[in-house]
Amino acid sequence: MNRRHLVTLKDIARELGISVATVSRALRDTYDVSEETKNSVLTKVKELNYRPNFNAMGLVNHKSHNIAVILPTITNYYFSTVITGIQYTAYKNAYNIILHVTGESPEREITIAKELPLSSIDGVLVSVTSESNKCDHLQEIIDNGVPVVFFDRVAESIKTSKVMQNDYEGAFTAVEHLIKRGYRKIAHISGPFSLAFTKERLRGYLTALKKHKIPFNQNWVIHSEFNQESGGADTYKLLSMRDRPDAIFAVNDRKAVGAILTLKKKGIRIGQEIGVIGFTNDPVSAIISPSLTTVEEPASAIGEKSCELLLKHISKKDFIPEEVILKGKLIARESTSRTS
Amino acid sequence: MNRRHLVTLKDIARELGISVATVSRALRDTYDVSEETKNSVLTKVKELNYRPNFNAMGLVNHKSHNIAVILPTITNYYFSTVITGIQYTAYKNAYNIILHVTGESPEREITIAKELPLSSIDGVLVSVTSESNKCDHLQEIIDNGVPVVFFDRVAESIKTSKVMQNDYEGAFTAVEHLIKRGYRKIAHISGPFSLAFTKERLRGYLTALKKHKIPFNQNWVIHSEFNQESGGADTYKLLSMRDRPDAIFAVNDRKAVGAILTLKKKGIRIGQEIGVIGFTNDPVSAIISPSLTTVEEPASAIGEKSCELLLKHISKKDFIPEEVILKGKLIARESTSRTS
DNA sequence: GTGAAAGCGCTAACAC
DNA sequence: GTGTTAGCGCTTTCAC
Repeated sequence: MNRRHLVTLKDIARELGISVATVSRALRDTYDVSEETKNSVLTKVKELNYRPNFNAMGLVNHKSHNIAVILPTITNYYFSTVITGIQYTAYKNAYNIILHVTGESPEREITIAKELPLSSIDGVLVSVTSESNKCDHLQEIIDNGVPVVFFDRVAESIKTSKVMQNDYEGAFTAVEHLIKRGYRKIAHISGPFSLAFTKERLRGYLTALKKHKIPFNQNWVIHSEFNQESGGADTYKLLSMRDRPDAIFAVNDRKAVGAILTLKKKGIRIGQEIGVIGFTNDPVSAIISPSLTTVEEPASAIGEKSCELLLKHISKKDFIPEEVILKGKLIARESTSRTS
Repeated sequence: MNRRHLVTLKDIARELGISVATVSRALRDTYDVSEETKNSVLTKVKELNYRPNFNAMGLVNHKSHNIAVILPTITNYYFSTVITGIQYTAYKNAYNIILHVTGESPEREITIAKELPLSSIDGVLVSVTSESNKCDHLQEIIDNGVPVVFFDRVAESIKTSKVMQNDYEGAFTAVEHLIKRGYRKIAHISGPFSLAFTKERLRGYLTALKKHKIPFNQNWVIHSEFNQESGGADTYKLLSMRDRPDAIFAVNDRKAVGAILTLKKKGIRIGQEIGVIGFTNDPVSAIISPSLTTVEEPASAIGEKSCELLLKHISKKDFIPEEVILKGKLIARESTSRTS
C-alpha cells in the first residue's frame, strides 16, 4: 500500500519453502521442473499478483523489451498513424515503446540520441529531423550494438534497414495526373531540401515533366517548411509572378491546404483556374472544400513494417539490412477537376 | 561494435586505478570527492562515452525515471497535443514516457494495466477508455504504491489527482453563444454516456437552456460514438425529425465536422438555417468551410499539468490529490453566424 | 528435480 | 577523501 514492496521471486520461494532458482525456472518453463512445483508456483504467482522486475531481468539478460522511437512531431495525421502502427506491432511482440519527440529540432535530436539509455533499450526507430544532415549521433548508437531502423525520413549515409513510401513514384503519379487533367504550368511547393524524400518527390516531379515534354521553370519550385503557413506563403509568391502557374503540386497535404486556403481567399477557382494536389491523404483532404486530390501514404503499414524489421535486427544480430519501399495511391478529388 | 559491452563504472574505475564507489560518487556529485578525481572521472566518462545503466540504477534506487501513459488513441489533434505537452514536461525533468494505446478497447486497457511492469515505472498517466466503468485494474496500480494521475477522461471513483478542462462551463458557454445568436431549437449530439466529461457537457447544455427558459426536448439529445461518421449519422436523424432543431451543439469537433458535411450534402445553409458548434478547436475547424465555431480545449496545458502533478506524486508519497480544471475559450467562426 | 552461489551494474553503509 | 562490502531481483552454472 505505502512504500511499495512489490512481491519478488524470493517471496514466492519463501512461502512455498523452495529456492528462488526453482521459482525462476518454473516461471520460465525451462529446464525440467516437476509439474507439481510448477503448478504451485503458478498458483502462488497469481495469488500474490507477482510481476517480474524488468530492471533485474534487463540487468542479467541484457535486454529490456523496450524500443525507443525518435521522431520530429506527433501532432499530425501521418506521424500519429505511423506510431499507432508501431505500437500495434510492438505490443503484439511484448515490446514497449518509449517516445521521444524532437520537435523538428536537430539539437534536441542529438541530445536525445546521446542520452539514450542504451542499456535499457533493445533498438530504436527513427525518423530524422528536417535539417539534420550529420548523423554521427545515430551511427554511434549502432556502433554500440543497438540496432536502428529508419522510417519515412531516413539518413542516407547510415547503412541499416529503412522503410519509406515510394516518394519518387508517388510524385510522378501526382504530376502526371495533373498533366492528364490538362494542366501545363505546374509548380512544386516543397520542403527543406536536406531530406531524402523531398529530393525524391522533386525528382518525380521533374521526370513527369520531362516525360511529357513540359519545360521546367526553376522559379516554380519553392523550398520552405512543411506546415500550412508555408504552403500559403509559397502560394502567394507563385500568384505574384508575371508568369503564373496553373497547378500546384504540394509536397504534403498540409502545404496543399495552405495553398487552397490562400487561393480561396484570392478568389481563384480551384480546379478550374489552378489545380492543387497534395501528398499524404490526411483526413482533412476529404473535409476541405474543394476536397483535395492527393497521394495516399501507407502510414500505418510503414509503422508496422519498420517495427517488424527492427525486431528482426534485435533477434538476429547479423540480420542483413533491408530497404522497404511501400507504394502510395492516387486519390482524385475536386481540387484537380477541370470541367472545362 | 558487435556484442555490445557498454562501458560501465568498473571500466572507468579500472582505467583510473580507483574504486567503483568513488566513480559513482564523483558522477553523482554527492559526498565529498576531491576536485581532482572528480575531473579525471568526468574526463574519462566523456572519453569512453559512458552511459549509466538504468536497469542497475532502477534496481537499487527503486526508481526508473519512466512514466507510462495510457490513452484511447493518439491519431487525433487533442490527444496528440496532450502527449506533446506530457513529453515536454517529462523531458524537462529527465523522465521518459512509455506509450500505451488502448484503441478505445476496455479489455486492452485492463490487460495493459495488469501487465504494467510496476518495477520499471515511477507513475502512470491515464485517460480511460469510453466504456470502462470498472476501474479495479487502475486502483490496483495505486495500491501497489505507484501513483496514477488522470487527464481528460477521468475515473470518478478513484481518489487521485485529475486534470481536465471545464466541460460544464465550456458547454454552457457554447450553448449560450448559440442562444445569443438567435438559435432556439438546440440539439446536442453527444458521446458515450459512461464518461464523466460527456455528462458534464450535457449538464452545461441543460443549464444554459434552463437559464434562458428554453424548453428541453429529449429527442434532440443523441448519444453515440466520438467520430466523424457518428456525427454525420446523428445529424441525419435530427434532420428527419418532424420537429427539426435549428442548431447543433456537438460534443467535439470531429462530430461537428460530420454534422457540417452532412448538412452541406443536404444543401442546408449552415449558420443561417442551422447553426453548428463544436468542442476542441481541432485545426480542421478553421479549415472546413464554413469554418466551425468551437470551444478551444487547452490540450497542451492539460498534458503539462497532469505530468507535473504526477511528478509531485512521485516525489512526495503523501502528496494530496488535486483536481485541476482548466478553462476553455469560445472561438466564434462562420458556422454560427446568422446574418439575418 | 532442486539448491547454493556467483554475478549483472549500480548505490549506500561502514570503515579507515 | 576513498576503498570495502553487501545487496537490489533476477538468471545461470555447478553441485548434489
